[in-house]
Amino acid sequence: MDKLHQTLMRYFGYDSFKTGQEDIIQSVLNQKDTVAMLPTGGGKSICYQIPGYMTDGLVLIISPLLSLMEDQVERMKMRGEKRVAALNSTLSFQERRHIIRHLPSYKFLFVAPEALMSEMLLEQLKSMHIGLFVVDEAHCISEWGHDFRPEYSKLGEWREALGHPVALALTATATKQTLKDTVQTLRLQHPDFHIHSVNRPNIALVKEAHETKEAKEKRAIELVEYLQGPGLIYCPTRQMTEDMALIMKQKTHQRVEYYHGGMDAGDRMLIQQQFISGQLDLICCTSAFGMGIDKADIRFVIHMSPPQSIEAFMQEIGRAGRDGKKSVSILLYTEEDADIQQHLIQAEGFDEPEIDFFLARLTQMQTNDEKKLREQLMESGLQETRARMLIHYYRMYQSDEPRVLLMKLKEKLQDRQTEKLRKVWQFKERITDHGCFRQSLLSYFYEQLDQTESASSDSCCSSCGLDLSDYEKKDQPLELNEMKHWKTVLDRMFHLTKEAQH
DNA sequence: CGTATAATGTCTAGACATTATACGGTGCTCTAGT
Repeated sequence: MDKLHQTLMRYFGYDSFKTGQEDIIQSVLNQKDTVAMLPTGGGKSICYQIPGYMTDGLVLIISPLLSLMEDQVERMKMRGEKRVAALNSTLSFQERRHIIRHLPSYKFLFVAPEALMSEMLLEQLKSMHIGLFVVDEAHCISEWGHDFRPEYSKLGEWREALGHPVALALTATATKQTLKDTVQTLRLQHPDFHIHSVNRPNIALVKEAHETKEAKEKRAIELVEYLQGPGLIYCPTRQMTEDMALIMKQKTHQRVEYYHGGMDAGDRMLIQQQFISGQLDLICCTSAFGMGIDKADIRFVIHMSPPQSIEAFMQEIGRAGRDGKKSVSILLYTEEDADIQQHLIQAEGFDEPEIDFFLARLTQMQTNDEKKLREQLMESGLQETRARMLIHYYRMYQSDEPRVLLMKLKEKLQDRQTEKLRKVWQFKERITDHGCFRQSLLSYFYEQLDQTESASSDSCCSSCGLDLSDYEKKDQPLELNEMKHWKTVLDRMFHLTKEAQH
């Protein structure tokens, strides 16, 4: 047995790697910057943990969500790893200071990109040897980067400040453009790419056109009654998640809750846990639900309208069928759906007078302090996310002369909007197309459907002919459900669930 | 674009219709001090 497999066995108790893992680890061990795309549930965390054990230095993991970090830390601790911590705002000041002061005694450190703004942390990290710089869920770099979480676009700068440690970017869904963004933003040099298909043959793809919103709702109720659960319903707004959950509670016999970003953290955690442990059959949610949800047996995902991009859609349907069993994704849409998205995007853009106005505000201010700039703009009536985006580009071109600055700013904001609109349009195009839906989605990632590995036509997509009765609810006696629930609880207690770590 | 709330308008003065406006989704950060 080679050293790689010995490490795998010693720390994780597995005797073989999943597809792709070994090559990715090898690449990192060879000191190559690496970009890896593995399907959801493909075992991404092993790809940085094993190199961590086999090399010197701290493994710094940039993670987008607090819950994700905490989840990972907990799992690693349950496995027996003590030298791991997540540094974030859930800790008290003392706890944070303690971790920063004792950084050399840690092997794995999880942080959000925003945390690297802290001088104290950055200085301490600079004085250490960083063995590996990991960016988890790397598609966030381009998806959330400039306008939503601008710190994502500074990761490259920070990596350089830390002495250019080897980088590993991990994701499940990325287009060529996203990969390019990742390479650029992280300032990777001649990286190794390990790209695996985004296709999930066990998820059948259905799309249905309806005339009205009411018709979609009616259909959703039918589906929830008919289909084998558990399931998810993705809604475009927070309001709608609550409405749908109410309707479903009244009209179906399912245990239902809603979930969105506006709820407090405790409720969100509770519902997520109840769903994972099998005490809920259905969750009506916005796009806030999903990342880091490790539930293997989700059987269906219904979309009440198309999300803003094909990537987002793939991420969301990818939450179904992680156990490899037959699952189904159903997209309900009306003709107008894409138009709404389009208007939303246009509404968040800046028109010329707005740019002039806010730019004047920015240049008037004698400070370069990000916080103060943001406060000022928000006082002038700008939303936080828009203010941050504007400041980001403003600082990028600040050293140029005013006219050039204005020109570049306008150009950037325009590009950003055009790009978003293009994504909506590209999705719309594929929804109205009558060819194989699966092939059509894969073509967005420049993939060809491989006939040998693909699903047979009766479980491919609605365009290829699909029999929904394959996904019909199997009546299970209640006791069996209860037993299954308790088995899950016990397994979790003793950490026996395979999918937990692998 | 579509929906929810706020503001205005109406006619046996407090409820009710009409019109105007805002917003829609995703999340991190952090004080302070012996």
